[in-house]
Amino acid sequence: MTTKKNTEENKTCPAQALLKQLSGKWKPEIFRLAVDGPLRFSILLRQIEGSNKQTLSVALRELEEVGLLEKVVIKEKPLHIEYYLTENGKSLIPVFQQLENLG
Amino acid sequence: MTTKKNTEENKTCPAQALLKQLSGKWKPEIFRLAVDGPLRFSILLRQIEGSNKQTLSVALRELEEVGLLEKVVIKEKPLHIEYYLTENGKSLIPVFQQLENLG
DNA sequence: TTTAGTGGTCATGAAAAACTGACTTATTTT
DNA sequence: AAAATAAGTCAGTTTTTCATGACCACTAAA
Repeated sequence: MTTKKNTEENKTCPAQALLKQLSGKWKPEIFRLAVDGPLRFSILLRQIEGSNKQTLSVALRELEEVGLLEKVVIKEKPLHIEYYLTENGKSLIPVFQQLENLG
Repeated sequence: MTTKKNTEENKTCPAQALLKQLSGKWKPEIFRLAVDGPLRFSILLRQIEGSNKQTLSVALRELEEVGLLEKVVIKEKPLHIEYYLTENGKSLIPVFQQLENLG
């Protein structure tokens, strides 16, 4: 079963998986903001108007799960959490730049 | 209303729109196949296993609507329809290539 | 000690996307 | 003339995504 599923998924085009990781509400937006520096939940929530806790929470978790973002607990003065682009995530930056040059 | 909607959409990151055009089941797959040459409905249906008429039909129509594919009636011997990549669609090829190099 | 901020989860419901199977119209092959 | 192929459409159902509002644990400030 597991093997079969993997086999079937591998048949699809390589870009499909990548595209899927970034599809979902606010994910491209979140990614782009992450390029500029670490993200914080409550700030994102205010920054992205029209968004909501639940959707952002899920989007951040999923971006983390696919290895594009990393969640870091900052144990300093105002104890909080920051999301960083991983190396893997950074490798997508040129793709994004290309996309933006087309728009 | 229309103005407001546009304004709001323009706020989002430029890549978001492009990404959205290619998000949806089988769309990246269809796009990639279109790079290799014109597509035909019934052939796609056999080629992409797990797909179905309805979903493919909608995907093709939407790819056409956003101007990535063009639908052409071929009035030769076995009268049929072919979908071609538009110039606009071709401009996305390098983005795809980059994506594939990451996988 | 009440209040505010941070970073969420949970249950629920509405809306959008995808799947299924039956049916269609026109052409082509047998 | 009957059967097959091509390219779909349509209605109905299921699945997946999104959105809402209530709630929670912890910290920090007033």
